[in-house]
Amino acid sequence: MYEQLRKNLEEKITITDDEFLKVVQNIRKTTLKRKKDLLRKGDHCDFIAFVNEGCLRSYSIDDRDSEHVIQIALENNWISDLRSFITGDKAELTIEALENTEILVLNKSCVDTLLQEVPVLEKFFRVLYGNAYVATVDRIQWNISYPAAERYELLLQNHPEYFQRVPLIHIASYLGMTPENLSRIRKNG
Amino acid sequence: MYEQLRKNLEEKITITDDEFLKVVQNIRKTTLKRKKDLLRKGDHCDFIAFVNEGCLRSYSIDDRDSEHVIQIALENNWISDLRSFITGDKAELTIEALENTEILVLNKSCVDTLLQEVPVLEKFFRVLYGNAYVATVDRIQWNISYPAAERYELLLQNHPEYFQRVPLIHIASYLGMTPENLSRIRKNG
DNA sequence: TCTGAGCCTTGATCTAGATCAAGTGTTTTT
DNA sequence: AAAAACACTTGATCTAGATCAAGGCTCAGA
Repeated sequence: MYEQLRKNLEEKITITDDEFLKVVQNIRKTTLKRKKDLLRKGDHCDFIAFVNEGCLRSYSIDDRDSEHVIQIALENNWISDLRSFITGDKAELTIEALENTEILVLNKSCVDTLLQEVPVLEKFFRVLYGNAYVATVDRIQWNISYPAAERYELLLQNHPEYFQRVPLIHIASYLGMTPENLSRIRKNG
Repeated sequence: MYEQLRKNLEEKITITDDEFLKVVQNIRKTTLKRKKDLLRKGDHCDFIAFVNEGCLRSYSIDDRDSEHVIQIALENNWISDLRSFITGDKAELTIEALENTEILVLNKSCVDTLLQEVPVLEKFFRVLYGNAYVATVDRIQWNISYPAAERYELLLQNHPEYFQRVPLIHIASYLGMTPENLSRIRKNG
């Protein structure tokens, strides 16, 4: 049940059984049906969620009502509107399940408690934030540095699993292009 | 001399005279002539720098040798290749002075020492990282959500001071467009 | 005080990718 | 099992912004 979470934590920190138990006690397991929202734009995002099984996407909606996929999260990944979680501002993002999904939800208030009880989690969060920052910078870099076809190739190499599970329409959005363009790139490439 | 730094710290944390003295003891003041580099792509970025006076830009260089301005830092701001600083990887960015500039440099090893001696700085760094993350996410958001002319208007509102001090060629790059396009937008707007 | 490099503008042309439109196949829902 | 909604493709057209080219201005350095 919680082995996957433990493995995920242990990729970043060393944690004892006792400490892990405290984490588990502060976590809430939830399931979400396909197409249901975990978070809606305008809510306050007071959690981060670990994907046990299934798949979600987060996306923003611009002035012209068009969606932009920000993150795709398969199992063993964390998803949140980290901006809202950090600043306490209203969420800019909506998070939607793309499959029937099981997640472990860690609330902000629980995080605060946990940081007192299990100080080693400070490092975990620092690393989590650091990774989020680096991922975001990388994305800016390759968005400005590569044309559409190369961005597609890079994603195909780094995340072939997306193409098995996620509709191309969302992958296109994640890559910052229209579905039509992605379709043509795939045909020609 | 160090009042500006102290003010900057106190925007985020509360710090005693003693603690601030320790910070100052771990800092190195440096000056940089216009057009000189503070960091070059390929170096390891083992510092963050506070701008006392002057102006710098950080930029990346892509496969086609074209530059992309990532950050513009006037006085009272921090600049670094935070990615390299966090991960220890080689710097992707080059940091160049746009004017004769005075900076206060905080080395990674000094940061480690300081975090032991002045624990309240943990919060300062968490906030610094958090802000960097949020700024980066914002930039992705408005790059994908707004056309060139609106991005220009937003920057003009939020940072009119850039237009007084920074060549338009660099502002255009920061906005993700060519100088020609920026010139035309300014003419028509 | 001169000079050359860098900065800014304007015009002409080109192109990657968007948009619009339609048709087909495939899941989901009823 | 039928209907509806969704996903994907292909073609035709359009456009924001890039690229190429050239001229004038300004300001730092000799």
